[in-house]
Amino acid sequence: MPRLSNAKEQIMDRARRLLQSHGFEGFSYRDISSQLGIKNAAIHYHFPTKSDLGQALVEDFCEETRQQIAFARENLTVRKQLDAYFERMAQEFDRDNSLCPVGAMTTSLGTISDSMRNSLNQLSALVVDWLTETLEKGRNNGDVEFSGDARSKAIQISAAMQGARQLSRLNCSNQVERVAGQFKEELYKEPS
Amino acid sequence: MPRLSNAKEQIMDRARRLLQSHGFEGFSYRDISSQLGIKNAAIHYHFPTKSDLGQALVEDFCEETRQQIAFARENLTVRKQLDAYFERMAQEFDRDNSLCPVGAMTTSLGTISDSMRNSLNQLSALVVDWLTETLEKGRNNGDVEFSGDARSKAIQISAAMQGARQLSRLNCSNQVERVAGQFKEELYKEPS
DNA sequence: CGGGTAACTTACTTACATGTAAGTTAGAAC
DNA sequence: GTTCTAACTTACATGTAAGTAAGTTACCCG
Repeated sequence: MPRLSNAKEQIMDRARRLLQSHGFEGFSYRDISSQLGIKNAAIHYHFPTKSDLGQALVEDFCEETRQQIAFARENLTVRKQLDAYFERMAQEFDRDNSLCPVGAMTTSLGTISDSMRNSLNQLSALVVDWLTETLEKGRNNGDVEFSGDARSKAIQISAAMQGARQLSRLNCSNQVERVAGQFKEELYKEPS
Repeated sequence: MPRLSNAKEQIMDRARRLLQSHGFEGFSYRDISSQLGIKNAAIHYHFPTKSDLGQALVEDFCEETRQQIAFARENLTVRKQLDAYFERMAQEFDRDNSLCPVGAMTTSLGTISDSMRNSLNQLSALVVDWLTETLEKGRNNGDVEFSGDARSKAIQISAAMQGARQLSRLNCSNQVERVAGQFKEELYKEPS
């Protein structure tokens, strides 16, 4: 039995996929260990409790999102930032039919640890805050067009993306692109 | 021990609440039986397998939705129909922080029976079809305003409502009304 | 009032999930 | 080459879920 070179990473990678397709309570250490050819207890060595694993996963999502947002903010115009966001949502779904982390955890909100819930909240806020800021900026410089409060629009968009990924899994077709396309048509009505 | 007068209904009522707050795999027969003061096996008498219970629940949702749509179609103007839909989403959430059935089941799609999945699909299609038809009708008679394909708009709206209920549970505030308000502002821009 | 059936309870099986404790092995470090 | 430790495995404990079979009770019907 050759040992895994980077067990922790491999465990998190599997857990991540399982989380995004079956939810937090929808997978077990067994699912992970059997896929990696190791034993259950090996996972407990790296993540003593499932809550520890979940916490690590959500923090990972946060970090990744933070980096993507930081990059977008510094390097892209408003429209390119929004395009990249829509594109990422569609691609993530296309790759493996995955849910967004927040959507995948909503049914588990009652059972997860406070710290996990907190990180999830941060993750959601990260996206909404960035969207709000970007939409506002775009409206000011004429890049995008929409009515009402920028934060309301941001919440509307992020909720729709989350829901679209779920609906897409149900009827086996990528509605993410379709919903994104609808938003783009509305936001970009007047060519910049 | 006084027997329950209408056990089947009471079981379904409890199951429905549990489903919409914890997901299909997030509750057990034990949760229901303890709440009703009966034994686990009593539920198995009415619903031999959990799949039978789930099936009954989803079909119930379908029936209820069909009736609401039929009533709306026959008695309400386009704007009143949409208002009623938005209102219902917000109220359902306000009442008990519940998820919409489709949203509550997305993480279980891999494990539920084909017939359940099928009914869920029907439920989702019911709403989207009605929304599509209503939006199209409204655009033709000037009640509502939006750009692009009516079905895309319908999917966008229903996905956003589903997502909004989930986000609302996460950050403990009713974002459903907010998102609905944003849609209304956009759809009703020109007073009819 | 006696019997049959619907609606249960009791008691059990099987399977699986989380988690712990103690023992084992591979490899780096000296 | 021995030793120390990280990274495991083996074995077990506990809890809980789904489901079944057989027995029990309440009640309506003739």
